[in-house]
Amino acid sequence: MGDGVRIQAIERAIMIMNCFTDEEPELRLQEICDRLDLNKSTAHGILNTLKHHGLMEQDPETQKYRLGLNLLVLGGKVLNRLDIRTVASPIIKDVCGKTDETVHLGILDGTEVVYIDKQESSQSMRLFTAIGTRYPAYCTGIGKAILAFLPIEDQAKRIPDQLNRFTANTLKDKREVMEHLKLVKQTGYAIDDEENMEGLRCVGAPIFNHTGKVVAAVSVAGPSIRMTKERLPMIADLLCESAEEISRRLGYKK
Amino acid sequence: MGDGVRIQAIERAIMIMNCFTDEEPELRLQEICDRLDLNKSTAHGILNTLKHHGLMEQDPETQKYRLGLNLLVLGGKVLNRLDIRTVASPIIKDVCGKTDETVHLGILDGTEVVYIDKQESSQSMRLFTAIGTRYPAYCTGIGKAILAFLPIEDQAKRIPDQLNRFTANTLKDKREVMEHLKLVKQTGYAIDDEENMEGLRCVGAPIFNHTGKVVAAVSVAGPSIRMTKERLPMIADLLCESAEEISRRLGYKK
DNA sequence: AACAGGGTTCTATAATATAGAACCATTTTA
DNA sequence: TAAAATGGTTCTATATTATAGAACCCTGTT
Repeated sequence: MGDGVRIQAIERAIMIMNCFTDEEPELRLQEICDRLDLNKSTAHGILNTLKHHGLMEQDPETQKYRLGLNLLVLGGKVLNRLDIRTVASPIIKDVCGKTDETVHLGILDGTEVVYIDKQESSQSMRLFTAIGTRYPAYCTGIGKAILAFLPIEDQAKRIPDQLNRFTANTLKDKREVMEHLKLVKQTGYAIDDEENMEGLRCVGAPIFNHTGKVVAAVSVAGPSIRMTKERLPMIADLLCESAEEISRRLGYKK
Repeated sequence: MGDGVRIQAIERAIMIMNCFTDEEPELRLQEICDRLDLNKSTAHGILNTLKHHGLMEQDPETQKYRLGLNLLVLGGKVLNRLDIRTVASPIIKDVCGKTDETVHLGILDGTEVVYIDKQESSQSMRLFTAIGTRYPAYCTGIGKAILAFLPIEDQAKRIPDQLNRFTANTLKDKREVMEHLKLVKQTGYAIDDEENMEGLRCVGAPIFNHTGKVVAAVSVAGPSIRMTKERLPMIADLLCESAEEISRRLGYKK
């Protein structure tokens, strides 16, 4: 299996675009032909094609060519695919559609998790949150999913020494949390079993970037009467697949 | 004279790249073929070519395609060509080489002009400035070159009601300055005839952006003994040409 | 006026992009 | 489990088109 077929005309277009630099943002047809040893007529056709699609511009006065603004548009799309929110948004919608529960995307800020995106359940009884809403990381599924995959030194810093007990289920102290996070790391996802709020259950799964670091998590949250112990595994599976897909798109490689 | 020749293969490559959006940053070969009504084999060759040059990436696990990082590089080149400092830098060097006087690039900030780039004369007696140096706009060639091309309402705001007299040549009051700016606008460049500093003369010429607004100016400054009345016209001509070239590269159209 | 430089248009054909088919791998379906 | 479907990759003959050479047009210089 060699390098595969390459279309000469397209390669030539790319090589022409690569002739332009910060030092030489504008070039003449003849200059391009000299550099690439291209026939003038051939190069002209290529430049005209690029020009037609906004990937090249030609100054009407000087007739010099320069790279076109549509390259900014294409470059911006590359940038946006690297932005986690953009990457996760369609996936969050998909998970919400399949579970009909509220799906969040969250990141860690200090000892708290912050929701940076969400897709809400269509059911009347559901968790009310706003983007920007914060909760302590240690008692939420989404927060724990991030904490579990942090380096140990970082973990300790992100869990307060004194925990607030929000419910009877809230984990008791820092030591218990850190033991629990070991389990989460093994399972690959975290469950908030009414630890943050009575009557609410949540599953959270971690998202990794291209360097292998955990950078966010995605979660499904809903009333305990709907988020039953029987239903949780299915949701957890779906969520893990979805988190993996987001991670993959961020350049994560196992 | 129609639209000129367009190379089909290259058009197809561009159309493939344009299939990718923020909502759908990744696509399958089959999806691309369906959208563009392309033969699978043809599209494969095109994608492989783009891939080889970094304009496309393919995820080894899922085999989905996505836009490649080299589009960021090309987009960055477009951005940089729109950045005034980058654009002006080689031209400033060129002017300095031809005049062997200190050349500045300056922008307006409030009522002051700020130097944002420079190229210094090689002669031992020369104007000492640093990037970031500020002077009142109304008594410098570079400042006046900008003021003169501002809308009238803006002009008034950029000239203090009370002027400092730096030298015997400093213009006397706001009214005199605004009259003088009318002349500058007609001439197309401004001269500081020892108004800011005794023994120093300076010529300034305006730079316009793609919207037609004056955004900066470029200047040649030197000791009066070298910047003689006889020499000024030559310097002014060179400077105006250079300012026009910078403007043109910023997308300015007369 | 002639020439040079530089972009644009035109056209015949050499070259190659293309499409169809086969192949390979993985996933889905019965 | 086997067969079918899906989806990417490779191969090849040829239809199509990208290509190169030449002519044309415009501007600037000698």
